[in-house]
Amino acid sequence: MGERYLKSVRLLAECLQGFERFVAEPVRRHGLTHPQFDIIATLGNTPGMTYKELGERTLITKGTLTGVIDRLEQKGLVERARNCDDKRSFLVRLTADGESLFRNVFPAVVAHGKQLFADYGDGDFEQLDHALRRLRTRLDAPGLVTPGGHVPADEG
Amino acid sequence: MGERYLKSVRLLAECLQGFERFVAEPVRRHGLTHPQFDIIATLGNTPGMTYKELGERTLITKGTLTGVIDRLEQKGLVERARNCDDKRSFLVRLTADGESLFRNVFPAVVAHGKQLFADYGDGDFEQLDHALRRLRTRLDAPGLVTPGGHVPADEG
DNA sequence: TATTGTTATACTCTATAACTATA
DNA sequence: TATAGTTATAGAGTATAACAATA
Repeated sequence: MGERYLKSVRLLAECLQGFERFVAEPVRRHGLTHPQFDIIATLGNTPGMTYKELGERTLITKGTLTGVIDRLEQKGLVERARNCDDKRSFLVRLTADGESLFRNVFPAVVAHGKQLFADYGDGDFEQLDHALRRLRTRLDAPGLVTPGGHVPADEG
Repeated sequence: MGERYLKSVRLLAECLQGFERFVAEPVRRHGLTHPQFDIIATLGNTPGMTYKELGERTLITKGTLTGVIDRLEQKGLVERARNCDDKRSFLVRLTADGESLFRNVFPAVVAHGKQLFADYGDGDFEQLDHALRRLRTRLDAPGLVTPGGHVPADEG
């Protein structure tokens, strides 16, 4: 109603929600939630990552992250390792089981999701990515005004 | 890693999450969660809607929907009205307060989010929508195979 | 003093399945 | 029998703020 962009955002939401629903089955089949899977996927093929890094990549705040990591640790999929450089922080990394899950589940989920893009050519991906990157750039941009009239940076 | 489409999906997620975060402030400022706001926005400018319709539009399952509607009803923003045609169902509709909230909050949130698209022209929206619509079409398409090798329709 | 991660609180969403009342 | 919505259960994510250890 009114604003042109709302249609686009709804489309965006429908696409992502639809994709996540589509992919939820194989994820949950392995006892993972979306955030948990996101963590596993993010940690895969890395030597580990601090909470801060993980939080930035997955957009999960630190308080929440502790809980998510806790559950993954209980399942034996990740472990905390002391960070020698800075003893305040840990490196979170996949255990052997986590690695194995990553290698088994991740490709399965990926292959499953791939069906949605079966008829995509390079040009199609380019178009999609181009349009999305443009939007993301705006999201990263400074100078956006919050409802109170402040810029976000003023509020931390 | 490996699959081309993952990059696009991550972009998609970053865009939507980023947008929702950006817009979360004004939404929460009015005591609403995202699903709640989604309901209010969906009901706005309509004579009301059944649970089924609401669920389809917002992708919230019926069990969850009851809770969301309950909370909105407690806040006095929506009400249930008997559906004369089919006494099993209700129409959910905005109360006067809900209407007023819709008229006040919705435009504010919309205006806030609009900043992200400040430099978008018609062509830019076209491109974005085109790319997204294409993906959504695939999500609606039948014949997608689930991990077990079934088509979804077989599993109900 | 600032930062990293933890803990505690309280709420909301979610999936699932059994249940009721209508159809 | 099937459908619309409710209830119950159990788990998970979220924001927030106070906190400990380290920088």
